[in-house]
Amino acid sequence: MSKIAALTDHLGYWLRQVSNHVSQSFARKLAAEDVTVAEWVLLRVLYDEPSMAPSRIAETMGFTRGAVTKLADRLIAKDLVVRAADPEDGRAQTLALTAKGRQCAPKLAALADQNDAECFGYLTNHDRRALRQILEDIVARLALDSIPIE
Amino acid sequence: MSKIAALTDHLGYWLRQVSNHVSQSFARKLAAEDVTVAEWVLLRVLYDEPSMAPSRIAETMGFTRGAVTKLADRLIAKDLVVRAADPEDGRAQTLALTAKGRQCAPKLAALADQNDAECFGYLTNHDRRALRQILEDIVARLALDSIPIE
DNA sequence: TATTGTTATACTCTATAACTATA
DNA sequence: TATAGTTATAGAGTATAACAATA
Repeated sequence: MSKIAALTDHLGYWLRQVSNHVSQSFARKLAAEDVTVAEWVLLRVLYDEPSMAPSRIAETMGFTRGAVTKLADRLIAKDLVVRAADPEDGRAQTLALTAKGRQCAPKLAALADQNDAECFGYLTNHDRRALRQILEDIVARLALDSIPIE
Repeated sequence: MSKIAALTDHLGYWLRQVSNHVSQSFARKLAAEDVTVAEWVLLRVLYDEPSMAPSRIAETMGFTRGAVTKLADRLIAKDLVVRAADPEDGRAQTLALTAKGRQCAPKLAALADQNDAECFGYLTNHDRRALRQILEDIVARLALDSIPIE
């Protein structure tokens, strides 16, 4: 006879609590600009490229191609993104920011800055660096795990 | 003219990456037992109490009452939870684990242990403790923020 | 045959609000 | 009037698979 683990015994639990709060706080800020968190990610990815294929975006963002299509449809409806045919490959499409999308990005980035400051600003520099380093290490490890064994 | 923040400049981004991966990994394990992450949380909360009112559960889990009702409906359909009327207050209901629910909980707790070990086991003890301490501090701070100013 | 992208479907989670019954 | 809980609705995110067009 033994006691079973409590919810609070798992790092995953604490991570979920904090991450959900931070993301929801960010989502509320973005909602004022009529943008969701996933839409912001796609806009930010496109901000660094003149144009990008949906399949490459899906790979970069860790989304499925279907999800990128749906996301792009919404952003196109808001005139933040344009879809164009690839002249070299009849199957391929490319996505790019519109002028409005490019103009909108800095405002959204400022909201992301503000949200991070509100959620983590009171931490010491030491704790912020430690948290970031551990999280980056975990992500790097995940990337390794997803590489097929040679 | 200035560059705007990258996705990777925000702690919220790294937190979301890791938390989503950990939760999805856990969800896949729970799916083998036909349980979702939110259902596990409710089951685990009920495991420590003979019975509990939906409103108290909602408060404890940070869910709305409507969400608890829907979650409870699913768990009742799976014969893991029972709903009963409160004899003292005609408006009130109580939720409790069934024998099957109580029997199921340790297996689910073991999956939670396993998932945490897989996701964080390779970290040093120092890093695991540091991560947990920082996350708990942030949650404590959130709890403070949600208390109305006197 | 394989690949690119879209479309369709479905389910979880989350949030809001209307509603019923009781206090 | 206020409270407890349910019900209805909706949108976001995620996943899978079927599909059309092209390679």
